[in-house]
Amino acid sequence: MPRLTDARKELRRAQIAEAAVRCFGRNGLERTSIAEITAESGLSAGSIYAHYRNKADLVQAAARAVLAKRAAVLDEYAASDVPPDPDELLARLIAAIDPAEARVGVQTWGEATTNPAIRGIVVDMVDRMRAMLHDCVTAWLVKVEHHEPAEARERATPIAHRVLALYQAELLYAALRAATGETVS
Amino acid sequence: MPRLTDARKELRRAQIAEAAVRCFGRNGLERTSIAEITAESGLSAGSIYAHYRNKADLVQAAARAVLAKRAAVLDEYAASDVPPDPDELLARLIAAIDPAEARVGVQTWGEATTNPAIRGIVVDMVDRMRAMLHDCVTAWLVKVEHHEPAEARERATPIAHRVLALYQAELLYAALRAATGETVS
DNA sequence: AGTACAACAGAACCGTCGTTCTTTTTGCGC
DNA sequence: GCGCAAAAAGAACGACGGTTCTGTTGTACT
Repeated sequence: MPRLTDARKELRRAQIAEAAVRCFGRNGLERTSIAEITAESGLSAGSIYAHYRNKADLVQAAARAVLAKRAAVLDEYAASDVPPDPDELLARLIAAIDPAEARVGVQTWGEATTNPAIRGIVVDMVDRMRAMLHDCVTAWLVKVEHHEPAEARERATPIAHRVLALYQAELLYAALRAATGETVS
Repeated sequence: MPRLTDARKELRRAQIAEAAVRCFGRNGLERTSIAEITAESGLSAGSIYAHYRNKADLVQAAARAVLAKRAAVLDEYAASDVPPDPDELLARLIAAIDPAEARVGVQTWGEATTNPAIRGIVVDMVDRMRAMLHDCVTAWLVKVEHHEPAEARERATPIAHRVLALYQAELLYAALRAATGETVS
């Protein structure tokens, strides 16, 4: 077959990345072998290497996918015209946590400490999330608490910082709670 | 030599574990080979296996060492007779963060998501830290804010939870900031 | 419909790394 | 001191896993 149409190609990439995420969630970033990913995706090693240069490339794609998905959840609330107050915002974010993806998310944190490429991705996503939370909180301060926009932006900073921190901690707990066996302690 | 005296043996174990922590901080839990640890510790592979059953065993020892060290910092404040208020407590904990150990700490979180043994160690340490923070906050509520002990204990729970979460998030940031190259961004 | 060329399968390769085995050294009890 | 048995060194082993290579297949253009 000549090169797949772009849509199909992207579909395959996604198929592989999703299989990889499932494997990573089960066995960790480094412990999952290409063999496992081939089994999970139903494809072969050769095929995977037609879509990703190497395993590191695939890990990056998986990390991006997981982190982006979490950022997307936040994006909804950022655009909402009835902004929730910080406590409510945090509660909703926590409620939206998916245990399997939380595991991979925490794994990316660990990987980021030594892998510059992953570190860049993680730092980027954290910054984006902080910015979005800042927008959320600012909107709430302006629309519900009737602050001046300028003052609201300033006041929003530490609040957003804390919401993010609490959310990340909860993500860690979710990842620890739902360790490999899925046992809900 | 017949078995080393217990003190010497424990010293060797510590020497190896400390070298391992340095390596882990540089290259990650799984990416550090036994060869690197031998180079860092000045010992040989055979010697390491005389003190640790296998690499997993050594990783556990390193994880325990790092997490225990952080718990120890907290222990000081728990016993203090002039308990700091929660904000001050948090600030001091953050100030006591060592970048290199933060990296290994975050790595253990990632590892805990798939490695039951490490998970047990991490969950244990988190629980211990939460309990100690609870004691700290309770002491502050009783001694400084003059609450009734019973009520103080109850009120301390959510506060301790938040202090812990904020501390853990800050640990993550420290680990990300001081990535491998030690570049202070 | 036919062709051409990339996607795909899967076996084979090669390097790496954890572990073990052998030999040498050395600290401790008698 | 002497000897013994454990610890240390370091080479060798074996397995595993990422990557590549060789066909084969099938899809997208003409």
